[in-house]
Amino acid sequence: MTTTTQGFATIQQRDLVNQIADMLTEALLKGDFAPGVHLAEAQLARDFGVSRAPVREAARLLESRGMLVSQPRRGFFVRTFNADELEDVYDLRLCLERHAVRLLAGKLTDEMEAALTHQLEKMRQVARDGTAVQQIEEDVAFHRMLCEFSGNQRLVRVFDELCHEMRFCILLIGQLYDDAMRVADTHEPILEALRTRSPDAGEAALDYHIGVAQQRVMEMFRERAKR
Amino acid sequence: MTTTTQGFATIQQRDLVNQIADMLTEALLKGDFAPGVHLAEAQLARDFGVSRAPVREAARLLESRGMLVSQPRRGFFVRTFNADELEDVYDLRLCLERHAVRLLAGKLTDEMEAALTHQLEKMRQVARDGTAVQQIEEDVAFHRMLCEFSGNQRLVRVFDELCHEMRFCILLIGQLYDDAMRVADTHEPILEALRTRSPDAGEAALDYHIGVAQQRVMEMFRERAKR
DNA sequence: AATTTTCAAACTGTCGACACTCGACAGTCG
DNA sequence: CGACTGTCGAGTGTCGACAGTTTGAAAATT
Repeated sequence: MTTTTQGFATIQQRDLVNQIADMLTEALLKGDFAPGVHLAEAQLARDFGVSRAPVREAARLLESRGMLVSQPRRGFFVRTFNADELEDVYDLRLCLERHAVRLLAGKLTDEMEAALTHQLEKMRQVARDGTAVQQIEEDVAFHRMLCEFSGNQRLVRVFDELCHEMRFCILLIGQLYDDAMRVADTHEPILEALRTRSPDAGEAALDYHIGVAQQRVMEMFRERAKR
Repeated sequence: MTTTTQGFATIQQRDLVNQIADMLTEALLKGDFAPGVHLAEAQLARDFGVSRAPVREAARLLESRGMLVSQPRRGFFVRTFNADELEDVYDLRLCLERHAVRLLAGKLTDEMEAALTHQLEKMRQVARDGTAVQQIEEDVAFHRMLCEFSGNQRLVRVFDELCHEMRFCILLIGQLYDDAMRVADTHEPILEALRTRSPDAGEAALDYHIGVAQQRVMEMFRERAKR
């Protein structure tokens, strides 16, 4: 890691593709583009002041993340979500995290427990004084830890993909956390079950926690869809 | 390799990228490229008789499918697998299919049952007179049906990704099915559990079935890794 | 007025070219 | 003899251009 090589560098010539992908992602999450709208390569290229090639690649990247879809000869469009798709995402997420918790219950180390406890504390902190975006990020970070500590890296990758989609939906809905502190608290039972190394209790706690979140999101989504 | 440079480009107005991606996939699965080897864009472009742009995009596509990896300024390399990664893939697959079977047990229709029964028959048929590739494909098709009938499309997408990786590994190992008929038969208990609409029995049958498959693949993989 | 046809602008898919970077090799200097 | 430096070839990142397609609206027809 920290070899004696100079500490500078490494930040300079970062790919245009990644920069563009990041900007596009941000713009999408901020809601600058309505779902279903057509993204013209040439237009974006002009906006970013680059040629179409890197824009194209960035768009492909976002497509693989499920934030854009492409149609042959027609180009890229902002991904639209319907209630069923959103439900699938949450269902799959539950499937993954259940598995993660089950694995984790059998191998939880003190370091892991400390990290999770610390993360929960962080959630409570931003629940007091933090933005909605921060609250969502810290929440996601907790769940991501569960996946990461499970030891299955492939599972983490899928979880990350799902998170992209969930963020996309959630920020598309508007705010979500009316009582962030209570939301933070509902993570406690999961951690508690892990502390006792009980897979079943962990799974049950998770079922309840994610079930509530899903119900809440779905409700707001359906309500919003009416307009 | 299959340089169809002059083979003439039928209706290539359609989508060069997908054609190239398919050819590359086939070449990878056939083992034309050793794991870890560098794929030069210009070289591939010459081989395919096209420019670098579509090759690049196809490579990005395969990267998102986990068959290639890229390093900035260095290009694309054939994905390498180690035993841990392969284990993660199988573990995740089990997680997904368990969930699928659980869901499916509660909603199995006659049509679905018929389709699964038919697929199982097909597996037995290619077990008698079919190539190893066919046997693998029909096997995968059965499991894919389980996912598809679960109703969660997002789950199917992840399953497909995993299949790509598993195929990649399996064909990299060499043959697998020494007794294809017996392998086909081990799907029967899963179907039987579904017929009785029992989630627990289905899960148990699946656990056993995939557990055996994983053990077998891992064993061969480790053995091969020694060389 | 409604519907079909025509047509031009906009856009995508693909291509060839150029600049810059990386790694290897050889030559230079201590 | 070994370490450093300059050079060269290979390869990626990016660009501008061209051809064929799609789109949307004006023009023509019923």
